[in-house]
Amino acid sequence: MTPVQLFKCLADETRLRLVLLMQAEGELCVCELMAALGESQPKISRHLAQLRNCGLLQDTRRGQWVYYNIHPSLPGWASSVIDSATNAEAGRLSALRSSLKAMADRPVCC
Amino acid sequence: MTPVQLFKCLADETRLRLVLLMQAEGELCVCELMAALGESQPKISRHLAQLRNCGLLQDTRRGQWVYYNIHPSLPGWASSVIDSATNAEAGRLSALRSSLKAMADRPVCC
DNA sequence: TTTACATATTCGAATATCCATATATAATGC
DNA sequence: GCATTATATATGGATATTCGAATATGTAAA
Repeated sequence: MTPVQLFKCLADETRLRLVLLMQAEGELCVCELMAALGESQPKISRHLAQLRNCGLLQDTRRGQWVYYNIHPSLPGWASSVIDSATNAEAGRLSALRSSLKAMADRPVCC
Repeated sequence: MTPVQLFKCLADETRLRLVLLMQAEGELCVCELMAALGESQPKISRHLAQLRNCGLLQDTRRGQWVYYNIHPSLPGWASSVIDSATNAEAGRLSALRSSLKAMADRPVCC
């Protein structure tokens, strides 16, 4: 993962919000991410696939749900970049977390 | 300047190299940046204009030369992002600095 | 095995990005 | 003024990105 690759990943509102939310909340499934961001399923899924292909995310299937989280072996400089964005987006991030909390019927799985 | 705007700026090899080199060396003029990166004048100039329009760079004309540097009032989170990229690109950055040092007839101005 | 739910992928259109080439502007020196 | 050097911008083509809509896959439960 090069810096340019990471910056391309984060240079899109949807992908940045996905990454910041997972950084704050830990692993989340696709339907939780859809609810928190208020975006369509194909849109979320497409961006998640892109982030996974770059090595930024890890995915795990549990039953019918697929959980994504920040890849645990991300290099330190990449984590620092995400942390800096978290600081800059503190307000919008807490709004995302509220939307997630407000989601009805969050899957409780495994 | 939002995080997505910054990441778009840094999501291109040429622009990232420009920013890292100026972060390391302080202000540089267009011809120095051309020599260090080995890229054409219009290409360098176009990317510099883009970085200036985003608020990432500041420019000053001194005689026939235009000097660019990292904008002094860049928010802290943005500087941190650039620092993280500097850490990740240490090798390529020092190569850039060598090319700059090897440039003949660097303008000594004002 | 049929149905329902969760997620992934394909397709085509709209838009954005990047480049090389050519040309324009701006400052300096004669 | 005219020539030279430094920098900026306009144009058009190639490629990449993003999206919505439609469809495919995968899992579980009836």
